[in-house]
Amino acid sequence: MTAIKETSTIQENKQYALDICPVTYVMEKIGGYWKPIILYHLSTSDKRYSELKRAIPAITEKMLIQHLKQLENDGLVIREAKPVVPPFVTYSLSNAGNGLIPVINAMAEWAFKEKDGVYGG
Amino acid sequence: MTAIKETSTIQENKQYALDICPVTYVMEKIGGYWKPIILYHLSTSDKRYSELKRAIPAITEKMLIQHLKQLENDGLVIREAKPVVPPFVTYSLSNAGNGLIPVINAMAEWAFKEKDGVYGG
DNA sequence: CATGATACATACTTTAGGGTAAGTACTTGT
DNA sequence: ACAAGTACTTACCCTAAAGTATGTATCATG
Repeated sequence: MTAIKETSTIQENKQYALDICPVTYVMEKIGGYWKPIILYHLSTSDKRYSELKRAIPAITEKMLIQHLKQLENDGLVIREAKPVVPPFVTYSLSNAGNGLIPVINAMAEWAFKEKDGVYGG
Repeated sequence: MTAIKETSTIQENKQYALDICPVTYVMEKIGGYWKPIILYHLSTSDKRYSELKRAIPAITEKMLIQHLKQLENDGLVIREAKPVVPPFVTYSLSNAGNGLIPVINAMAEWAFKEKDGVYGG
């Protein structure tokens, strides 16, 4: 069932791919360039918005806030704002977000091995 | 050192980010939508070009071959062509590619848990 | 009264990734 | 002679993602 449409774009096939490939399911949530990087920085410790900004200098504010919102909507990070001024907003990993730490760690481990030429550099 | 340029794009900051964040390093190689999916299918068994095509119906031939080439250039997959006709080309994971299996598996595991509501669905 | 710090929002433009469609070369089958 | 299967290649187009550049609100400080 779940036939493929003739006019097939990534968007339209997402539902299909989701059923058949778990990795695709993950890519829907943390795919793209910045999200895993943000999650990595949150995995070491909760961080304020400005701390994340400083931790990832290459990211623009638009990208940062945009992805934080998406991660929040997807239930991976939790946003907590203290009603003070100047604002004090903290981002942390949710339960589901913590579940991704093994993925992030596996990535980091691979990166270090690759750099060290373990795989034949 | 390694100061950030004023005109900062992802491209220009890749070198910088690579030094500071291992996850970024991984994303350079397997970032994007299709690559992890391709690696996932190759992790279960070596496959011919046409087998991959059938395994990932949503992907176009252009994307498939393009990402396979990049993965080959990045030393993650190995292409073996038998000089017969019709062509017989097999793709398999390299040493470094096999090193990514824990990442892929961690992703798959998370996806199943998330679907099962383990994290509070 | 202007500046800085906080955490955003929003309009506009550019670019890169992805999609469509067609073609190539060689052989087997009808 | 023509279609089908193999593994691609190439040219063109379109859209979604990313970048640029502003603006907002509030208070503290000089």
